[in-house]
Amino acid sequence: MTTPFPVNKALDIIGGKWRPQVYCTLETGPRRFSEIQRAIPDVSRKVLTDQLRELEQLGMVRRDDYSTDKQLHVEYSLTEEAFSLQPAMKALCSWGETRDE
Amino acid sequence: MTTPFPVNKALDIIGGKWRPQVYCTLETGPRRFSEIQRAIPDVSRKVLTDQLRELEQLGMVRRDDYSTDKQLHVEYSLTEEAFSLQPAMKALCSWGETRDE
DNA sequence: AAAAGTACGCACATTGAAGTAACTACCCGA
DNA sequence: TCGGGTAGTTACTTCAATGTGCGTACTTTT
Repeated sequence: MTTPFPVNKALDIIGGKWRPQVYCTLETGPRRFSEIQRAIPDVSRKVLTDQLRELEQLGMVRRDDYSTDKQLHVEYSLTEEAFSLQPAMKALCSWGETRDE
Repeated sequence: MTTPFPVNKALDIIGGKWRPQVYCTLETGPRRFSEIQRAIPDVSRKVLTDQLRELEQLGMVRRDDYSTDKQLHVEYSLTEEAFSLQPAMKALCSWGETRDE
């Protein structure tokens, strides 16, 4: 895993099938589990849970539990560390937008 | 494959285990197959061939054959399209560099 | 003559990420 | 009580990416 390419440090974290979409969804503010799921079509509960847990481990996502004894309420949000990736993410987005087909 | 997230268009192309390393290797100029292999420790011949073919299909890499009847000589280089990704790649690299651990 | 370099192709095995389907447990409104 | 919402967990399976090991064909170097 120790490649001489620092780019991999970033892509190990935001790469993969679902993580960029999770990132983009949380970029605009905290979201509940079911909101994220609705925002990302076709992601299963299991995989979304897995990804959120992994991103939490990596210090990219924070999980806040506002549940009461009455009601479940969990919110996910990006950490400061994650927001520091925004320039790179924006660059990737704008490249993707200008690309045809 | 049609996600509402343009970031995926970029990551579908430069994501994956080896492509970012191929990109970084070719960023500094054309390289022969064996040079790329030496630059990327642990990549197998087959996988490197596969990745180069796929990147060629995607219009990111150009394959130039300078072989004579005497000598095999193939060079791989980035296309203009690929170089337009440089700002995004640089952003990812610098994020990776500043990140500890 | 033998070893090593260049640039592959092909068949097969392995692995890890992702998907499927079921279950828990509690709440709310009609 | 029935359907729907919240937020998951567990067990199992599938599949695409990756890796292994072989062969081709021709070259230069020792």
